[in-house]
Amino acid sequence: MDNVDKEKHEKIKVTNVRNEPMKGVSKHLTLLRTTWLRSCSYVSFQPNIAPETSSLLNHCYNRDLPRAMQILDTMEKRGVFADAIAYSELIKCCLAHKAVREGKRVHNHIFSNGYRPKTFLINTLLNMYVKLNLLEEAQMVFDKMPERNVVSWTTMISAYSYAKLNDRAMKLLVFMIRDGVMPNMYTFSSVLRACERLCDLKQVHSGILKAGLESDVFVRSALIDAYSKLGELLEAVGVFREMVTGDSVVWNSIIAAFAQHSDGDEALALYKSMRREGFPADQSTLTSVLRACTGSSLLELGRQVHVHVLKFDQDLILNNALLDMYCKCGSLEDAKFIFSRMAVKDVISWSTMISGLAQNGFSVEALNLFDSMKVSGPRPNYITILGVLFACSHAGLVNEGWGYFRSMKNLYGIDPGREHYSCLLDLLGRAGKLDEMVKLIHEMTCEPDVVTWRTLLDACRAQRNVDLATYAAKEILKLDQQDAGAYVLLSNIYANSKRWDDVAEVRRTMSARGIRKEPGCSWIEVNNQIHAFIVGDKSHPQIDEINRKLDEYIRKLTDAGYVPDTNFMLKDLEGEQSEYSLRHHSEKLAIVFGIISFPREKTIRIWKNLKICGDCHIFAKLIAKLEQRHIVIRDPIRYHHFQDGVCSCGDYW
DNA sequence: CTAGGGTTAG
Repeated sequence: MDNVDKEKHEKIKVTNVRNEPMKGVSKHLTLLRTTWLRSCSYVSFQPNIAPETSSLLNHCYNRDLPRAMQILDTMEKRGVFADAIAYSELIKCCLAHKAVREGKRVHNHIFSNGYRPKTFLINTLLNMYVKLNLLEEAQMVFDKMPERNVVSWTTMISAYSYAKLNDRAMKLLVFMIRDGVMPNMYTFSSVLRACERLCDLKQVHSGILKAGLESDVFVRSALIDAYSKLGELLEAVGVFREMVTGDSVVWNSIIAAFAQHSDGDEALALYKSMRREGFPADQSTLTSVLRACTGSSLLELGRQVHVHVLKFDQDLILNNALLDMYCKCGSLEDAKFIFSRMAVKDVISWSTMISGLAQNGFSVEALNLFDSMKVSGPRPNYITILGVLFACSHAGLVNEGWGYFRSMKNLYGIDPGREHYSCLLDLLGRAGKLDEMVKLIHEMTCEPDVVTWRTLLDACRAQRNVDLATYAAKEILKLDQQDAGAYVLLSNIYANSKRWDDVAEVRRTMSARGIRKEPGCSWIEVNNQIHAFIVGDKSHPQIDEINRKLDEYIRKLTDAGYVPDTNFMLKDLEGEQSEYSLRHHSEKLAIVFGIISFPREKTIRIWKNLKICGDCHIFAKLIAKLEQRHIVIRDPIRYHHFQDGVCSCGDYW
C-alpha cells in the first residue's frame, strides 16, 4: 500500500523543466490528490459514510470552519462518521484558523467509538499540533499510535529539530530505526538540523549514503548547512562538489557557509560561479553576498550589490544585511538613507543602526535613535541594549550607562549577560572608576570570564594601579594559563615598580609552560598577492623604501604634534629597544606599503591578526588626514575606518 | 500527512 501511495504522489508532483517543485499550484494539487485518494479503496472502505461528508468537505475547502464544525455536531448527534479525507481536510481547516479548541474536538471525534483513524489521518493531526506549537499534545498522540510510518516519525523529528530540542530529535531517529522504519529524504533533511556533534553528523551522513539519498537537493543543502554549522567547511565543500543537477538553494547554502565563516573572498568567488552557471541570485544569495562584502570591508562591491537589492525592495532580511554592510564599511550616510526608507523595520534593523552609529563614533545619535525606538519601534532585545551600552561607553556617559543598564531588567525584562557587564565595566574603566568596577564584578550575576578581568586590567594599566592590575592578571591566569598577554602585562607591571625578582619569576613560569606571545602581524593585498609584515620586518623586498617613507611620515607627523604613545605598549620581555619597535609596528609598515603601492586609490585596506595597537591607531588617523585617504584596518575585534583624520570607530584612544 | 538557503553582538 505504501508503494502505491508513493507512486501516485510522485505522479502528481508538479515540477518545472529543472525538476524543481512549482509553487502556486498547491490548491490544484490538493484537489487532485483528494480525488485520487477518494477513489482509492483502502481509504473509502469505511462503514457508514455519512451523507453529510461532501458538504463537510466543501466547507473545509472554503475554509468555513464554523459551518464545518456545525456539520460535525450533527454527525456526532446521529453517531455517524465521514471518511478520512474529510477529516484530514477538517484538521487542515482548523490549522489554517489556528483553532486549537476545534482541533481538539476533531481529535476526540476521530478517536471516539465506532471509528478507527488511519495512520495518515493521525499524521495530519500530529502535524496540526506540531504547527500549533503544542508539542506535548503531539507527543501524546504519537505515543498512542497503534502504527507509526515514516511520516509519523518524520513529523515528530522535524518538530523537535525545529524547536531546537536536538537530543530528542536524535533519539527519535534511533528509535525509529530500531522500530524497523526506514528514514527517507524528508527524515534526513530534518534530522540534519539537529546534529550538534560531528560524530552524530558523520553517522547520519553515512546513513544517507547507505540509503542512496545523497543526490536529493534538500538533503544536500541540509548536509552543507550542518557541516557549516560545525565549522567543517571542507566537508561542506565536498558535499557541494558532488552535486550534479545543480540547485539554487544548494548554491545558496555553500555561499552562506563561507560568508558566515568570514571567508568573503571564497563566498564571492562561488557567487560568480553560480551566476556563470546560469542561476539567478535571489534574496538569500544577495544577503550572503552582502555579508561577504561586510566581512571583507568591500564598500564599492557592496554598492554594486545594492543595485540588485532594489529588485527585492521589500525584503526585510536583505535590507538589514545591506544596512549592516554600509555601517560596517563606514558609510553612515548610506546606512541612514537605507534605514530611513525601509518600509518595515524589525529589532535587527534598529539594533544594527544603533550599533552602527555607536561603533562609528556617533554615540549621541545612537542614543537618540534608541529613544525613538522606545516610542515607535519594536521591543529592544539583548543585542539592542548592548549597542546602547557601547554608545555610552564611547561617549563616556557613565550615568546614562548605569541608567540604561538598570532599565534593561526593569523595562524589558532582559537579564544582563556577560557582554553587558563588559560594556559597563569598560565605561567605568575609561572613566577611571576602578572601585566601582571591582564592586560591579562582585555583584555580577554571572561568573567573571577572561574578558571581564582583561577589562579591569586595561583600566588598571591606564590608571597605573599596580596592586589591582596584579590581582586582575592573576585572575586571568587562573582561568587561562596560556594567556600570553596577561603574563607580559604582569611582568611589565612588576618591571615598572622595579620588582625584578617577580619579573624573573613570571618569565620562568612562562618558559616552563612554553608560552610565547603570538607575534602581531599585518597584511595587505596588492595585485592578488598578500604582503605580510611583523614588527621590525626586514624581509620585504621594498623594505628600504618603506622605512624611508616611514621615517619621513614620522618626521612630518611629529612636526604636526604627534607624540608616540608608549602607554599602550606591552614591553618586550627580551628588553628590545621599545621606541624602535613601536616605530616599526606591523600596522605602520603595512600602511606605508599600502600608500606606496596604491598611489591613486582612495581606500587602503589592511588586516591584522591582533587588536590594533593604540599608537598605530593614532598614526593611522593622522596619516589618513595627511594623505587624504580612507584607511581601513580590520582586526579580530572590529573594523577601524580612518577618514579625514577621524576614526569612525569611536575615538577612545 | 513529513524536508532546504539569508540579517544584528561576541
